[in-house]
Amino acid sequence: MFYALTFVYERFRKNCFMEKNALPNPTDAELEILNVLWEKGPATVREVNETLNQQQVDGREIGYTTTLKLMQIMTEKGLVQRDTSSRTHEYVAAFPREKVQNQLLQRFVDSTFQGSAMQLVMQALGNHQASEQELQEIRDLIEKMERKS
Amino acid sequence: MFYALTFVYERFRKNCFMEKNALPNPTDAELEILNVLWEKGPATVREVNETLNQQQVDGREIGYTTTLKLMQIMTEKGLVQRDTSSRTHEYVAAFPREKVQNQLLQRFVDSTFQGSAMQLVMQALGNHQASEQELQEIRDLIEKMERKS
DNA sequence: GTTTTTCTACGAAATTCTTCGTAATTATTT
DNA sequence: AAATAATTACGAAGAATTTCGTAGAAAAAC
Repeated sequence: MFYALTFVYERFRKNCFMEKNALPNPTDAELEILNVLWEKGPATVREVNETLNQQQVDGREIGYTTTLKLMQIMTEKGLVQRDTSSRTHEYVAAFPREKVQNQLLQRFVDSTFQGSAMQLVMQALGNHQASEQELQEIRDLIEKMERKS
Repeated sequence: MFYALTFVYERFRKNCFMEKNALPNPTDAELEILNVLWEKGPATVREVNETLNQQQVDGREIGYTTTLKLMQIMTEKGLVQRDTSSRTHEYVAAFPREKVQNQLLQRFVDSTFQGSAMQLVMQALGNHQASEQELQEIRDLIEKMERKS
């Protein structure tokens, strides 16, 4: 009895830790949906699903209800918010892209670069091309950091 | 009949794609073990397990056979190699740390920064402290990149 | 030499994440 | 208004990952 409710509550609790602005880590599939929402702004499940299927490199089709279910879970977790006033719900990302990127970045740096963001920066620089404009932006940033310390 | 062998082979095949130097993506738990092996050099299951448990922040103890099983799977995948000449096996990472880091970095950039390594670099720089020495290293790297392009 | 400890192998449970099928409801088309 | 299509809710299957328990062999301690 009440199993369903227990599970739903569990999903909420585990991802909020009772904090106000806590942002639960999105899974890979959830992040893909967030990327669509950040790019396109408010969107329906149908729109998100179709975008995902266009992006799909392998022929592999993602079922409509798969996307629906994920977005329902994301609503529970607080990753997205939705407008349910009409039958077809509209979804938006609940957090700014940069905030989520930074949280994932932190986790990645910890797991893969022993917490050293600078080591990550150097490897990323060493293994990728950069345009003149990007290099200039980075130089500016470094100069700003110099002055700070 | 032969189920076990089939599974084992499957694990091998899926992670090698029949290529010579293909490096399978380690999972999170596997990466933690690789980190220990990179830090300490050749080590036994017991040593790895104890190191992991020391690092453990929550009290949560990782069972010995859990680590053992993971390292056996990693052997099948080709992530580690082991010396089985004595009863207590010695394990080493099969790939250099940088190579694995770069592969994971590429995946992370794709999933979280739309493939833009430079955007990742700028966010990482913007949100972390850096020592004077690190800043100098980055400046050198950028200069080197300038000359290349 | 017997008991206890340590080690590997391995199946399988537990957990987390992803995918889908079905039912019920509302909207649209004919 | 009847039939068709679209939408949500939701349980549950499927897949990937992590964890552990048990068995059997080897080594160490007694």
